[in-house]
Amino acid sequence: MQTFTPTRTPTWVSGRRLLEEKLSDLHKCANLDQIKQVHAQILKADLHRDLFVAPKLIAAFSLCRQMVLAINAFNQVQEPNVHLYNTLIRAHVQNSQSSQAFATFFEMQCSGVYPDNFTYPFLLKACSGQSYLRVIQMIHTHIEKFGFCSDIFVPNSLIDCYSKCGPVGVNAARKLFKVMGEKDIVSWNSMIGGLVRAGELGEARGLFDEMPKRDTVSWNTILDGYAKAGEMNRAFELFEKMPERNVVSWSTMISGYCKDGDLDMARMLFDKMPVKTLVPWTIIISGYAEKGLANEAISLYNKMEEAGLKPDDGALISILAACAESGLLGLGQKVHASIKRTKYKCSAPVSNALVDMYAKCGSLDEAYIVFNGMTKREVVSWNAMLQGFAMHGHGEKALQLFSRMKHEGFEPDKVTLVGVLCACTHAGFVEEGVQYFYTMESKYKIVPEVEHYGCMIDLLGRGGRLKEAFRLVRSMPMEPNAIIWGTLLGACRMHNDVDLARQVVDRLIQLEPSDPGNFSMLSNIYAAAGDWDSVSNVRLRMRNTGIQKPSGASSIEVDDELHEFTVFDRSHPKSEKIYQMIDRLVQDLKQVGYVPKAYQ
DNA sequence: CTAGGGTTAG
Repeated sequence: MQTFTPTRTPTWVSGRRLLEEKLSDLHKCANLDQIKQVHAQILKADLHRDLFVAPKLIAAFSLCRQMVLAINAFNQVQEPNVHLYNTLIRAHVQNSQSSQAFATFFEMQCSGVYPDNFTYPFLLKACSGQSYLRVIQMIHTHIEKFGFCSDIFVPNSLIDCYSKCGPVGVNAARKLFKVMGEKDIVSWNSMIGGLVRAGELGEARGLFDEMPKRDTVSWNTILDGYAKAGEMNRAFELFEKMPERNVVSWSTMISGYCKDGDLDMARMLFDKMPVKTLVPWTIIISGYAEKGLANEAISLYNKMEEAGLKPDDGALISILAACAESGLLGLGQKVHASIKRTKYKCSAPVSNALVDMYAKCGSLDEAYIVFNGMTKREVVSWNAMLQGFAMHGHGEKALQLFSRMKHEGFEPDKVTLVGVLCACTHAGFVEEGVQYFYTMESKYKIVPEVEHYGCMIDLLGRGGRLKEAFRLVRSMPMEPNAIIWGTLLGACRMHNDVDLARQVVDRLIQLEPSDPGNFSMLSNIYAAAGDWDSVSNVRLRMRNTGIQKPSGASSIEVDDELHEFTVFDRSHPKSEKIYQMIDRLVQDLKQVGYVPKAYQ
């Protein structure tokens, strides 16, 4: 009997090698057209079912954010092995689709394919930053059951994920870190990073001093700990002492000084740093914007573009958020203009930031234009727009938007309901608000949280239903916080209920003993009741504890410049004229029936 | 593993 022995490599093998090579090249350049071309060749050679070709195809599609095509490539293979599953899981994680990653993981288990050393780190990466504590615990149990801890990458990922899940997670990370036999520099860095996030600065510093070897990441982590705690002197000390500084070290310092309000120092470091990437530019621009220094922020934004740097989504969102916070409509519009100039379409998160910025700056028309121009709206988009209408007293429009949102098939979330209740408050729709509050659980499956109670207390309180508001506070399933009592106090003040106000303010001082506003509120209440002994008592207490009330300031932006003024402010060159104008306005208001509100 | 990142009641 004759046996057939091939004398030369069959053509499909050489063809396959060629394609594989082409695929691994494509992996680097992420060009969808080229991948599609190679894909066609693969189909022609009938290699799409191959267990070595398919993963490369999945990875290439994933890089181009073509998950539909990637999943399709996956489905071509009859019996996927663990490598193929891992590739798909990683693809989902890379495209920030964590739930899809988990679905693939469960599908893999159902098919009887066992996970390996690579599977868990990918899954953990999907958990990282998501606070999926339960899922992480489940993965952890799996790992212990299958004994994959031999690879240091696995416990390191676990420590990182755990330490991003709040106090409970940090505890789990601590425990794991303690029992780990061998630790590398990443294990230490992850643990220290977790402690810094948890605000355990002392413990973090202890570990930092204890670690056998430190790299720049270690230094940056502890630097950030001090910067976030506002201890800039200590941070600077370390910054000067550290053996090597990279962009992250400089950026951490700049960010710290910006948050500390020391923009001169931030700017000095920014000018001095040798390599400026997009992130430090973003930090310094947002820093100026947050402080209301529009001119400086705009000029830096221009300089950044001149330097050839294109803001990414993160930069745009960050700067727009800063504009929203301090009401810098001018800068916000400039950023919007530059987006329109350079981008055909912007992503949903950037549009959301634009809507929020315009809404918070009071330009509802522009907010609504951006909102209506969006092709892919998210619940957040609706929330930002709704909040904008609500905040500026357009309760009717806010509620109309709410109906439209439901009509277009969006599920309201807890933030939406805050917006709806807020809209009812500002438009004076007390009964409607009460209705929404008591039906939100049955209609939308949203259990009222402390924010919703806050809205309700504001709604009832402003409507003069103080007793009801107080009853609601006492019936709350959670502990009322300072905002709740503050809201109730505001209502007491509005309706001159001194007795209730006195009770409320006591609770408020228990919760916020160092807030000067509470003390001056208390003294105002006593003054209104004519209880002058108590007034001087409060003043004395304030002086003894060293509490000082900073005077409140208002601000307005005119021609890209922020003007700030306080009560009895005479610092403006035209203050004579300004006060004349105010007097005239008050006269006019009194004529139409306005009565100034004050305790004394 | 470290720097900037959207909606939340006064």
